[in-house]
Amino acid sequence: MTRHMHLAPKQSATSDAIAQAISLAIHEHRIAPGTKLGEDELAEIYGVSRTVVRAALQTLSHIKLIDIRRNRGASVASPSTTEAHEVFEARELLEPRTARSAAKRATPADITRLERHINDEHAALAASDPGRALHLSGLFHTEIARIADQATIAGFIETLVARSSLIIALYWRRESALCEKHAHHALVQALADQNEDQAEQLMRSHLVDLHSALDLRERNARTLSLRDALSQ
Amino acid sequence: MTRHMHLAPKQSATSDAIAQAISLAIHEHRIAPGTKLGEDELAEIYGVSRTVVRAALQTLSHIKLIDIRRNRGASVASPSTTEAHEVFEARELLEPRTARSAAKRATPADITRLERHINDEHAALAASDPGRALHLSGLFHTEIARIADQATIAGFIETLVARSSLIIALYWRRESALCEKHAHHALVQALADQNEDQAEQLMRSHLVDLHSALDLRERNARTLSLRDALSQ
DNA sequence: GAGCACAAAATTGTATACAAAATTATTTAC
DNA sequence: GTAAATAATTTTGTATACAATTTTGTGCTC
Repeated sequence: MTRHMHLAPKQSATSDAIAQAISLAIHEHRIAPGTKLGEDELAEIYGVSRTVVRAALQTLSHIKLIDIRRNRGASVASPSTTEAHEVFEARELLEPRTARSAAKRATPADITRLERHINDEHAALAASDPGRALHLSGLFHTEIARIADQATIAGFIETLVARSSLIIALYWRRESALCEKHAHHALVQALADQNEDQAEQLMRSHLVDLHSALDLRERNARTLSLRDALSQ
Repeated sequence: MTRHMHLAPKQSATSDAIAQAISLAIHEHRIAPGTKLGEDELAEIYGVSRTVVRAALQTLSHIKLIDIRRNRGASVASPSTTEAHEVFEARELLEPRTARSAAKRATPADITRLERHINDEHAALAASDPGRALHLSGLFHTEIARIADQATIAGFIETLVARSSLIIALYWRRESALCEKHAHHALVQALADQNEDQAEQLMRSHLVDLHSALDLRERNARTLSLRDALSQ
């Protein structure tokens, strides 16, 4: 099954494009937390020198998608349970307010775009591509932040969503049903109705649901960080 | 008047240290918004190659202290009035809640540290070093975020405080009195009393005061961006 | 075989060389 | 003299070379 290529390897590429490509791979869970990202390897893959790979890695490190330790290189981040809680608490603080602002400003074109997003998400799920579905689900949130027209906060949310993808990769409980479908749809409806209160409330409860669908017990964390250590 | 040297130039230095040094200079308003930051020049100053200077600049660009435009190099950022509003709106969203958490957790040692901060701030003002006073005033806010023990949100606040320094350099109304003294002191008192409601409320009104002490009218913005264009 | 010392390999950190682009200076036309 | 065109200079972008560090592998002792 050939996916549309997002960045042709073996071709010269800019550091931003490389950061984007790696970021996407992490989002879609094609690269697991803890995976080592060697500079030579990446340089080979993208057909550039290590100089530009290093720039890309620094960008990713900044948004905490990867860890860079001096003289030790880069590896995909694997957030602790503490970090996981923090990320979702931050989202619960920022996003409901943002959804409210978005409800105030959403245009019909915005609503259409969000609905298309949801459709793509369903299509990805139907095509058994849960990684892509997850990525699109994240984009849904950043899209709402964009509609709210608060670039600064939107930037924060973007990094939080990115980190959430890692957290979900590590701590998601398979038992809990993926009921995002309804939540996202209801949210779009509230935005379309310009119902600020409801948008804020729906976003809040949606995030709380996500947060509580994670298994953030300490025991679990230890197991995972062990696996992590082994997979290095 | 020799200030204690924070980073000896002409000596080999790490990229983080260089980013820190430049950041401090910007915070203390020793470098004005719009100033060009040439790679060769910085490499010469810090006695390293452009490679490490570029890494430092990328870090600073990430927290929006500087602008990097492709093939055009780096210059100290000069936020628009829109960005200025956004930054303070974000702070008004994040910091009151953070102050509340800090009130819940503040230890006597924390209180002592904050009081020392305020003293340093006064000392700097007394020594006619308003740049340093401003920097310390910013550190006061990041310190509270640290006490709240939410590293993720603290990181956001840190970048917002950094950008605020630029905004103040550009838009501060000299007419408005610098009455931070009381605000910070009252806040420390609330934290010491573990009075969460009051801490939250004081932080909110302190930020609103700061925000409204800026002259963010369009006319003003145009003037400044012109000066900016000229100083390039 | 376990543990340690040392050697070899691989990987990252930094400086430098060269290419590409933008900026500045100079020439030329009017 | 002004303005456009072009040449010279400066500055940034990228690749490569070498140094420093970490990691891996080997042989030794017990």
